[in-house]
Amino acid sequence: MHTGRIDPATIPGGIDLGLTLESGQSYLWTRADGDGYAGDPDGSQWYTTVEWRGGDPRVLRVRERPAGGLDWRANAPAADIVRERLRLDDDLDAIAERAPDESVIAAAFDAHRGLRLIDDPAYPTLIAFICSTQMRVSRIHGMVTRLRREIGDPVVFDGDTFHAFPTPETLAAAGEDRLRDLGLGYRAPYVVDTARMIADGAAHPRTAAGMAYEDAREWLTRFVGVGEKVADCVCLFALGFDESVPLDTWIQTAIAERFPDCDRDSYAATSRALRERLGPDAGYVQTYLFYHLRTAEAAAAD
DNA sequence: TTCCAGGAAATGG
DNA sequence: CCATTTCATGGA
Repeated sequence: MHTGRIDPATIPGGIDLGLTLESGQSYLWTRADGDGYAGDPDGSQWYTTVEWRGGDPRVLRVRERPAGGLDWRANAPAADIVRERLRLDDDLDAIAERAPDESVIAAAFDAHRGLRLIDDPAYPTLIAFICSTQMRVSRIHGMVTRLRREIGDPVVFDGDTFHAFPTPETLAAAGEDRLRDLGLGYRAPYVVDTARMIADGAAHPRTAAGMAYEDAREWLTRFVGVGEKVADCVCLFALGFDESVPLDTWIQTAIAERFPDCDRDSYAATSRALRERLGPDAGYVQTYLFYHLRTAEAAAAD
């Protein structure tokens, strides 16, 4: 067993763990102490599984300390993994300072202190966002959690049984009917076909990490069920393209109502215009905007 | 009941 | 090439 504590002084701008893990970027973490997804985060801890040197997956739990900072616990030395996946080196105050001087953007940063971008692994992120189309955040998390629990390999940790994200081979072998039974709907054949591409070695999403941003987004659309928007989510949340600005329904509405000058005749052109408008941390700004606009309180207060 | 959700693929022009 | 239609499904 490995444990560690991360001092708040080493997390510039701090972290709100519940906000970061339940804001709709990541679907690979689960609250360990309850069935609810968006419940009371006080004292909560989250777990995920991580690949470990080609062997069995390992389990990682992270908890936010009341005094700030994080505690983690894992069956692998995970200090670097925690820092990288939660992007603890990002300076949130500097990012907020560099953001455009727009009231809605300032309000978003001010209202959601400690919200960080995450850096998840490419393959599970790809599958999760194939599942995300025409779905609410809480239901996407439910679908991904169900995939893990029903067909993911069990991993015993600290006396409890967890489940790793199912491998490409397992998802491909599960078949369309099984995935429909698990609630994926019309996305089931997309997931099967994409998983098969990866299992067969035809392509792997992490290959896109070495490309120029717009080339990476285009390349990712070769996977079944992946259009430009889903590809952008993989770019932003798993491949380190901080300039990516996924144009979902909420951001499209924001463009129409607040940034009409960024509206173009194609996804690529609109994305490019909004990216330039949102500045060097466009992806971070987008993540704050998305969460801010999506919350009912924001809609009522604005 | 109807509408909607971090859209994409298939089809029609 | 661009515009329209179809595709599941639970919650409000």
